[in-house]
Amino acid sequence: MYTIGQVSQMCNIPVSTLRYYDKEGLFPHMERVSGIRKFSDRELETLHIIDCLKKSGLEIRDIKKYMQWCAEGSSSYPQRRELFENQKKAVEKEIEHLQKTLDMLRFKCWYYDTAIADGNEDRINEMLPNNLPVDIQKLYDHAHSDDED
Amino acid sequence: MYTIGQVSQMCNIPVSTLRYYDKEGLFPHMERVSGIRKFSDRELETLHIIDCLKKSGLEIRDIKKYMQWCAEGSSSYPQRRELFENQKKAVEKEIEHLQKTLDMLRFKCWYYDTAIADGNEDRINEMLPNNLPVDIQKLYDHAHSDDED
DNA sequence: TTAACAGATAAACTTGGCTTTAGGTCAAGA
DNA sequence: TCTTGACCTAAAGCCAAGTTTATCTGTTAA
Repeated sequence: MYTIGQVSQMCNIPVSTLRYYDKEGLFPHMERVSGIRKFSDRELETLHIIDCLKKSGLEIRDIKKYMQWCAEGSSSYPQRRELFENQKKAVEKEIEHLQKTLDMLRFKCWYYDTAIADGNEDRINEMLPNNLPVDIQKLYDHAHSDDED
Repeated sequence: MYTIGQVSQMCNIPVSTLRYYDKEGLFPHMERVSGIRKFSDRELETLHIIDCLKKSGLEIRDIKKYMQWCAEGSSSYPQRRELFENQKKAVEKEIEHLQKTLDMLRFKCWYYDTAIADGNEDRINEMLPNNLPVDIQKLYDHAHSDDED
């Protein structure tokens, strides 16, 4: 069992944030001893899941809904399974978007390397948009491709 | 040349957002004809870069700073190059984090598949935290590993 | 000529996720 | 005893990134 201050240090999360999560109902099983919160390993694992679901794009209120499903027992397995499936798809899609973003950034690094070497952007502008070096063209084209959702 | 409404449709961005970006100084070269904004291909490419920098985690004010650097000419090539280099690193790191998030989500999908098949979580809890099926253990361990920054 | 649009502005509002503030309880050490 | 520090609550505040609202202008179509 840990106090809120210990959890804050261990997990590197402000005390105010932990209290906020608690107020929002993200630790439905947390015990209290004369008013003082007692975090157990269960709550530490919950913090892991909160972090995961947050990064996957879920809002606090939806994380709360998940916690409530957990409290409902085995009847909510299907909903919970579906939630994770959906968030998995969302994160896969976001990683794809970020790969495209990355290719734009890589292109821009090449762009400025070249501009610095040349002292201007004239040569690059002559190559744009279709006569870039093969590898760079790939980055550029990927970065400028549309997503068909 | 395009009106704000045309750009909004083409790029699927609300008119209000385009005006907001303009107000924040993200289109320093945009022309106006008797008060009406005229978006050119330059502004469309700028929208691409705004999108890229936003996704990489940059705030509007920093994107504005970049636009100002562009207006300063070749003397700011090094700063611009450094900006893209930094954002590239930031996105690479974020993709790594998301890969870990993804492994947690995959683990949870397996978890609930198993719980649904068993009707309860007893068997899973016996396997936790170190006796999961090999492939699943990998997901679990990766998802629960600490980042040493 | 009048109504409907598309464009414009300034300023207020919204949202989510915290953080800060103000005020209070309780236990331990000087 | 008194003060320090960790805990508590409720409520207000903050911030970024838009969005909405109220009001105005100019063009076209019936």
